Amino acid sequence: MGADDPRPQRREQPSRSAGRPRLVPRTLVGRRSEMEPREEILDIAAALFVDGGIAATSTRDIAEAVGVRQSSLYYHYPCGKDEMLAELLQRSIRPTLDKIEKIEILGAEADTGPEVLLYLLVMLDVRTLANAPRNAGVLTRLPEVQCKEVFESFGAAREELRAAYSRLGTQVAAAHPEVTMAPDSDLLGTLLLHLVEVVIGMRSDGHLITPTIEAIVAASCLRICLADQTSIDEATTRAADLIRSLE
Amino acid sequence: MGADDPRPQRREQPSRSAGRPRLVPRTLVGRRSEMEPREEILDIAAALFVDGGIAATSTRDIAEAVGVRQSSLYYHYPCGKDEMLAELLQRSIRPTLDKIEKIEILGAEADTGPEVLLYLLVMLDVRTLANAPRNAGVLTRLPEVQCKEVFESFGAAREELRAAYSRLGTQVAAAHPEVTMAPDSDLLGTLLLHLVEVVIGMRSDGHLITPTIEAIVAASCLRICLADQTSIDEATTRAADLIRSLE
DNA sequence: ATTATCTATAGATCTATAGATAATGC
DNA sequence: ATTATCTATAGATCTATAGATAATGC
Repeated sequence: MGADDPRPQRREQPSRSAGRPRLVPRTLVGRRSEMEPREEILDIAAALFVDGGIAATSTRDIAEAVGVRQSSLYYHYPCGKDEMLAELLQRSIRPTLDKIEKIEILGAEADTGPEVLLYLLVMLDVRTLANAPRNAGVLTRLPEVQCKEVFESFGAAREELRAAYSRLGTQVAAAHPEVTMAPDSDLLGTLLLHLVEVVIGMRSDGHLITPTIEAIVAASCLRICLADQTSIDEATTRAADLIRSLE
Repeated sequence: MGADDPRPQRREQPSRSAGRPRLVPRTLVGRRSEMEPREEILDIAAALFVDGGIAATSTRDIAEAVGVRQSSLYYHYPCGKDEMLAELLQRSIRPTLDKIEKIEILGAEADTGPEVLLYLLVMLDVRTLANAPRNAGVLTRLPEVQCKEVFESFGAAREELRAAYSRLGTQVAAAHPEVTMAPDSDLLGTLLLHLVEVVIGMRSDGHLITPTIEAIVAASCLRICLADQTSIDEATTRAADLIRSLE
């Protein structure tokens, strides 16, 4: 395909003099960011995915925001957007998953009731979502993530979290005689999971996730498991004490 | 650009004999669906948007699923995907919005407390989301919708709904002295809105929205507004009576 | 003349690869 | 030799429009 290629001009023809003066490798020029390049790309990708959508964000969009050429992204992420997304999804759920273990150890050794354990899990999960850079939790709810097989390992992680909610929620509900929660198809676990994820939407709407919201969400979770006010109050204070040992 | 165009072959070259035998206009051939074409396109677009994402669904994907040529969509939707999406968003919120009026009229004329009114609003909203074809409520939470200016009118509608939740929720909370809910930046309205939207996620996870879930969500909303158990029980039964007059 | 489809295609992307370049380290 | 960028581009889409076709209605 010669110089007289009839196809339309591409965007990229800076031709050494126009627009973009940088020829020198980026390592020598003053870096725009303190982050490692791979980290900076991920952060900017998160921001663009979260507020424009994944498929709607092109690799060129990301590259431009980073201040680098589109093709250069493939040096750090050979599999492109999918690889970035997979990493973002892992990070959005890993911290919570790690804490499940600790919580259940706590439940086995101490005289800690299931209400406290559930309250702790909710609190930690809320905090993970509240602190996720760029509100990356949004990504977990996008249709692209649900369907692609690339993200199976994320699906498994999420399932693990759901199972933990189910286990603890069922224990809380069992302690109360007026159980009417249908155990079919694990409704309770799913419900708790989604209730906690309310904070993702709240952040999208511009709200900071305050201790107040944390407490409201945690208490609501216990109430859904039919805990009475006394045990909720107790769990609230006990959890406040225990939380430091888990973070 | 002549016949020897060096560009790669396009997918569409059925050339009258291969693959797709239909030359006769669709109106004459046996229709695959009972729906009007515009309606059928919308329904299929909803399905594809919801489980693949908006930008990830091409007009060709939609056309293929409908059984029609890609360009034919533009006859029914001159503005393409954006127009379909705008219509889907309207439909996902309009029914609830219409019922807000009725509920507030009910509140003005009868001796109906705010607990009942809020319970009714939540119930109706949950049902609207539960019955939305293809779980189209998913679309309202996609980043593409939040950022595009095309969907301003949807944003306004959603804001109206949020305001209604805020109004009713504040009234419920006011009736109880232990109010600690910060009224800053309308936290309560947003929280209630997102709590109701839990049903969107539940449907995505394959759950039917049963009367049980309806009741759990509605009661949780009242509890977040600090309603006590007595008033919740009362609201539950009163709402069950009143709901028929509003649907 | 109107309605609803189709064929064909222009023009604008988007992704991913090949290969050049230049700094650094051995 | 390795690292990290760049230029250039092939090839695959995607969207939206122009214009043909055919049935129907006036």
